Amino acid sequence: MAKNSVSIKDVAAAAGVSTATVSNVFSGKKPVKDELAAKVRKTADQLGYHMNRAASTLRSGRNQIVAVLVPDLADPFFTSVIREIESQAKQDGFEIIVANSDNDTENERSRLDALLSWKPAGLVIIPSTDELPTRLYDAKSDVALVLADRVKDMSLADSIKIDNAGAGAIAAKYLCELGHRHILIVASDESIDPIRERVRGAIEQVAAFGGTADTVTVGNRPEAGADILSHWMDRNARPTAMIALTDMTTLSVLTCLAERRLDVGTDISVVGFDDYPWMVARRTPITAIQQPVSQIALSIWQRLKLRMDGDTSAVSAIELQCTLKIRDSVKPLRSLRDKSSPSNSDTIPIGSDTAEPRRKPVH
Amino acid sequence: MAKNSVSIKDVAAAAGVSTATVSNVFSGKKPVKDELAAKVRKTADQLGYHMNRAASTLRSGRNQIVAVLVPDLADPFFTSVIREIESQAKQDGFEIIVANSDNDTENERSRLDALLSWKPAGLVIIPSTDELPTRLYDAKSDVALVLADRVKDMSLADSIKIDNAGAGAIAAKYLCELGHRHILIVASDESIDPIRERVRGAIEQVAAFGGTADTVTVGNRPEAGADILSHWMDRNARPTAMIALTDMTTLSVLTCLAERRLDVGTDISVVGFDDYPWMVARRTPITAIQQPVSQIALSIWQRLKLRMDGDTSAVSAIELQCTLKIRDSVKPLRSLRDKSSPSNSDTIPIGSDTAEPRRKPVH
DNA sequence: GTTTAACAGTTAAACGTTTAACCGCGATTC
DNA sequence: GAATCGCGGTTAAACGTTTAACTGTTAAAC
Repeated sequence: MAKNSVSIKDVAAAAGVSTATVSNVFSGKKPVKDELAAKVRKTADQLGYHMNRAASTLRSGRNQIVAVLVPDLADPFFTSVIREIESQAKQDGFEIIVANSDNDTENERSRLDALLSWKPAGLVIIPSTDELPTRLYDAKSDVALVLADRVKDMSLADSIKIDNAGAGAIAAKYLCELGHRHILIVASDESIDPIRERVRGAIEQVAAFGGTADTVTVGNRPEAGADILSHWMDRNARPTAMIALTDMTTLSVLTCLAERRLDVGTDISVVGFDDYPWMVARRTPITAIQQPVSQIALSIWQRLKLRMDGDTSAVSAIELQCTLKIRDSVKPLRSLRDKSSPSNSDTIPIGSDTAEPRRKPVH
Repeated sequence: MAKNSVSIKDVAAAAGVSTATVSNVFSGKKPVKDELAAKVRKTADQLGYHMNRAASTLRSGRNQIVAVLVPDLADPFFTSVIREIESQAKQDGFEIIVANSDNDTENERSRLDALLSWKPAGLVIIPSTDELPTRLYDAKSDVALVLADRVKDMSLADSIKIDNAGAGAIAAKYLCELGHRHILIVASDESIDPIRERVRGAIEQVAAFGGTADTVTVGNRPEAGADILSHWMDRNARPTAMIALTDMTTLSVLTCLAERRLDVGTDISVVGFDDYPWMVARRTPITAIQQPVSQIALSIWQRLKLRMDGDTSAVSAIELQCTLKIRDSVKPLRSLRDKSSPSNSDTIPIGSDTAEPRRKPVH
């Protein structure tokens, strides 16, 4: 609007040099004598010069911007990843633009189009489903692309994900070792491959211990999920433990249990997902499967940066391991071998399932 | 990188029209005959044309982008605002770029510079302190600006904030009416004006009831805040109720109480801040002061849009009211007038402070 | 002492849009 | 029937950078 914008020309004129020199001073593409550079910088400061990114982008064909597309900006997992990426990006002089696909493929497609029109140097996508928009395949050549978290097809681009089956397994194993044999697995959306993997990892582990595992799918909205879960519990025998496979489902589980006045850690054991302050802001802090969030973000950025710098090696698929943060929401149903105290075991019959470890298939 | 980018020229040539016509078809600035427009659109589709935002921005001087600068991307309040803004922006064809000032003035300044170099059409800032970067005053003429949440000086630009004193008061009043007279106010950072206002609102209300209110400042990090609070409680008489004045301090309060094995709702009453799923995912759901988040975001966007559309009327300052969402974390210390049941009152002496309502100044 | 090479700086041509200024032409107005 | 207007389109000049190609000048190499 205002014509007050001072351009590289004004600076050049005021400093008595050419525009190319001013450009070089700021971009560092070509060396400029210190003395002169200082002078340019000084006059630029005096005039209040700020470079016009649009012009720079137009001419150079590259944009110091990376676009981030996530399925849900209300989900703290995604925002925590965004936060870390933003922090990395800042350090390398990039800005990030974010968009929300709202867990919807159609939306994802249109948001992607919008994002792509900015010709970002990089693109990180946390897909909302197993299928990626076809537009991505066209754009692939133009833009550095990294897929994260919800990745099924790992051949298209670099991908960063966690060992989903392992994440499910680690929780199930922990529970089984503490004597749990009747476990409910609470998934968000089984149409998403990583979730299916988590479920599979957990189920296989429970099966190996001869236990039984049920699965219930509750979606991504905590309140709605709590209702679905409650409905399930109305018509099924109460498991001794539950594993929530996402941050949102953890909330569903906890809400449902609270509504039913079931005490976490005594009436029923719970393993949650991810790591948030509210998990310890309660009488019984939640034992949870923790994703290495900052490492995920860091890996994303490093890969992206490599690609933006022109690396053309074969696509890589990084798989990160989760860890189990043990707190108090899981009760041992029998004492562990290496524990001497009998521990506070409960109404649940012990021994029968350890005496004769059956390997019957589960689900 | 790849030269495959098809420009408006290619489309114009293929469709047998001028570039201006193609531009008009897409921008709608000037009318184009339906028939011709359809043809242009079709060839554009066939060629896979996508407009180059940089060129468009450079020429027109305006950018379909709005920048959002918040103090902390880890704070769910800010991300929830961002989420709503993104959703609004999308509808109007804008993209948003986000940056994090990390609650630091210096950072805020540099992030602002970076953001401004994109020449965004709009800028929404949630300041990290009472002082705004001077650069903002220069830029003001160029860009539509809306300040939100943490706003002290309301003369610079349109601002959207909540009635902070009112927010503090509503909680204090509720507590006092239920018989609480010894209340601890847990603030995040008293160097921020809105927080001071919330404290003031609460204190004045407690004073009006003749109670005593203490204030403790715990910062924005839940774990650290819990320690500070715990330290305070080590050397002070236990209040009957606490009011947390931000989402993060709510977490601090709850964490501290959990560590001290104090039961929320029975041992001590708590009024939290904001509204998140985890607040109900617990045995005793948290009574909380709720900000009208989507209305805040909506107001921000409406104001911003107005300004982006060239409105030059005097700056406005919108103040939104909070409401108290009553759940179970507050215990009545004596029965209310309109309540017949005596309710489960406790060790705290009742009557004395109602018999002789003292108005001594607090803190 | 001439040839090369390296350095520091300049010139001017892009980059892909938007838009002010034009242009023809048929319809309206008087 | 001449003057005017509106419509639908074109032309070409910007917008503020980057960068390839060029020009001097100085130092190194033989």
